[in-house]
Amino acid sequence: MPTPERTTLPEIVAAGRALLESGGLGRITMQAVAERVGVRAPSLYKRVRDRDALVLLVAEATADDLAGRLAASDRSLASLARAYRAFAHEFPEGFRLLFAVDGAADAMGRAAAPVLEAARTLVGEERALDAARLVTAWATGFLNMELAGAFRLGGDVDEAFEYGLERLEAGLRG
Amino acid sequence: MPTPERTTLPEIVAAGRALLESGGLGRITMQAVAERVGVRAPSLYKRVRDRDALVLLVAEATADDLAGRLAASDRSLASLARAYRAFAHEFPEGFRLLFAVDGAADAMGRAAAPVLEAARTLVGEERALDAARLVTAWATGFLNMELAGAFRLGGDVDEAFEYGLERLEAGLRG
DNA sequence: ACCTGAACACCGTTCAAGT
DNA sequence: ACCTGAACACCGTTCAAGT
Repeated sequence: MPTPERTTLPEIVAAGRALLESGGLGRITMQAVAERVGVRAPSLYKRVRDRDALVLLVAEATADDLAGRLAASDRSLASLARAYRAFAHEFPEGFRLLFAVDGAADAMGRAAAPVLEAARTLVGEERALDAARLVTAWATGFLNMELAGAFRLGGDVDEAFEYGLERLEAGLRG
Repeated sequence: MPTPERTTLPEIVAAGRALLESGGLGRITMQAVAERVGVRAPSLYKRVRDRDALVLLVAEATADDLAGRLAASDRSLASLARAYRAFAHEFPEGFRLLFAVDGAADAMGRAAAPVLEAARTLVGEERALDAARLVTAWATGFLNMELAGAFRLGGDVDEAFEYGLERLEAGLRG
């Protein structure tokens, strides 16, 4: 006699994302996720191989979410950078996870496609990849440091971001 | 009757760093650290409040180590960036930890002092802080992505690093 | 076909008892 | 004064038994 399904994979991943933002990766326990979707921990193993696989799914869902935000911007380098930063502020733990978990690089590569295109129109085909890496690395590092509380020597952080963006574009125009 | 000390805090931190590099943060267990220094896990609590405190000590020791490398370079922006990258390649897990653990930002701020000075000589007092943040963010993000395996669209990664450094300096000179 | 309680291994942490 | 075995809480994971 079949039992009706009491939860779904998307529900489980959404529960994982919510727990993640509520206090970091340590909050994603199989028991906490199970409770949130109304099931017992062992039942999760019907839909997910193990906790690592679940964490990777959470990272990938976060990257796909980011990809949507970037694609929905006007796709200029400045807008892409600002959308990236807004996303990191909205999901700080999700943002951290994107670089903390092995295997999320693929999904991040997909999300970064508009950056490559914006770089191409700015510096041409020849140096597009290097230029995209320059801008992406800067923004990622900036957000990493901002979220880690590394900007404590004073100064306006918003202004530092805009300054960086401006100098970067100047440097790329050469 | 006093018992002779069988280990020391520096020994414990060194064991933590070695375990960290052997396979990531998950390798730092109280039992593994204790075994490495020749003691039982409960004894570690004589020298360390708890696991989180030990992990923070590991991060701080790593940041101090990095500070020494940076200070020993010729302190030009390019040399600082290359020394930073060499350090991240030597201690990839330690590098990741620097931005993953809460409380390590202070020690990182100390390590970054030479970057601020190099930025000052390049762009002047007024914009020194913003410029230092630009370069530090770029290098940190680049290494983060490099270590996460995010550079998979081909292209020479060493060359991308040098390209970024060059464009960054060009942008800062205005 | 999915769900669950029970069980096991492992880890962080405390503490009374040893020397 | 430091060290330890024993104990407890908590977590990931497996599995036989339920429906």
